[in-house]
Amino acid sequence: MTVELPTHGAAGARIAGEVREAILRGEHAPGSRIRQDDLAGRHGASRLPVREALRILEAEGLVTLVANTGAWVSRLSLAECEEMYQIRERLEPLLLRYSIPQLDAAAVGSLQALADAMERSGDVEEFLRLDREFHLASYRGAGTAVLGETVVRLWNRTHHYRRAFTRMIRLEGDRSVHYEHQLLVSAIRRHDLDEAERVLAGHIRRTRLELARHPEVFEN
Amino acid sequence: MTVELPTHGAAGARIAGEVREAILRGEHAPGSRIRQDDLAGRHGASRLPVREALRILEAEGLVTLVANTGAWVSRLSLAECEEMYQIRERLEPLLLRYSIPQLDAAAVGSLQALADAMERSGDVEEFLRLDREFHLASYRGAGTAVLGETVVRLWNRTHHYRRAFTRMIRLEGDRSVHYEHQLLVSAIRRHDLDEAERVLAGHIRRTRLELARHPEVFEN
DNA sequence: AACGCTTGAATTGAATCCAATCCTGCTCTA
DNA sequence: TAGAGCAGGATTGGATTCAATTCAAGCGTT
Repeated sequence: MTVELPTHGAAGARIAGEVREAILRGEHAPGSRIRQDDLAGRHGASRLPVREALRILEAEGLVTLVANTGAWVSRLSLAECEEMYQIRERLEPLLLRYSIPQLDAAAVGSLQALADAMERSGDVEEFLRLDREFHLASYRGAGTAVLGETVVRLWNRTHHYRRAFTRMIRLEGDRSVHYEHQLLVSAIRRHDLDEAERVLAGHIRRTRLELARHPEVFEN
Repeated sequence: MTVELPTHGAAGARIAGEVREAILRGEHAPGSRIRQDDLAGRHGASRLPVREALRILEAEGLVTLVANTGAWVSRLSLAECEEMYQIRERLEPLLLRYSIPQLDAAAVGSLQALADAMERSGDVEEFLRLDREFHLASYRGAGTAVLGETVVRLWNRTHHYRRAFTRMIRLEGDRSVHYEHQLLVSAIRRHDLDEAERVLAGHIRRTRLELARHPEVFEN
């Protein structure tokens, strides 16, 4: 029995997903131009589904469209980035609260492994990938469609800016991030909802305050 | 000197805006089908920009697309709706906190007028329009791009479900909604940020709890 | 030399056309 | 009579084509 892949379907959504992943992997710098023909060629389609994809990504805030002119990978101002961290500070603890009761021992184990791997990680690229994986994995128990989607989109929008940002803070040899991750895993393991929520809110808050101290990341 | 309207531009975004407004006015019931040809004819364009518009509205959660099949005005489950109210409960007080310091006496006056008009409003349709206008007006001072946009989208997604819902709770002659609105205006006038945040969170919270008591609104 | 204008190429926007898929109602059979 | 199977129409998906707009380089003028 073979599973037939649909030959004729929503290429727009597929392309949007592929471009989204490429942006998150850092293959397109913020502010760089996106050409419709380019994407069409790269993804084996005409410009029509590409334009649908760009509309999707625009609605998600990853791409900025200007009529008759073109598309760019979105930039963020410091103010916007701080806003997103403030939103995350209020939403992610709630999401974590939904998730924890559904996380079994195996899930907690892999969270622990991710936190440990992060401490040993050599470069910023690897650290960021693991950090994203760690936090999103901690939310995997939550069956909340809207809240989960909202948080993921916020993560997406801030992710490639953290690349420049984290490079900066890690130069200072700050270990508190790892300490907070360990506290978080511990609270999750004990199913201590209040403590987990508190630690996570503080974790995000401290990142936001760090951000405000490095405005040069957002200049160009 | 005349301002030239662009004859050739982003029709996709324009159509998305018009359809969004139509949905919010209640002209398309949740679950009703949307045909591309229909929209194209109604908005004087071909199906191409209509498809872009549908992608935008899908990303906003107002429309549900199924490949090769069609588009529908999104339905909400009770669980999703409760989620959105929980998100709003955490975000709108924050947004209000940003807004209040920028609201002058005239703005507070029009908020008072809206609250008073709501008390006198005859039908549910009018009440809902005023309620939306009241709350969004209270956020108008906030210069927060991301937070404001997020809240507006959540309002949009829940708005047409409140139609059915509010019809129900108003039959019970509940006056507490109006009382809370007056408390809110009062706190805003005094620039009492903490009190305003507290009242608004409670206001949204009570609406959510009412929701959970009327699951029949979401059956069909 | 600096500024503005013009012309052309590059790019995006939209309409039309054709292919693929889905849905509906009919027919045939058990 | 109920159900499966099978056309035919309706609808969506995508490629091609053409029009409109923008951008940049080159020219001329001051």
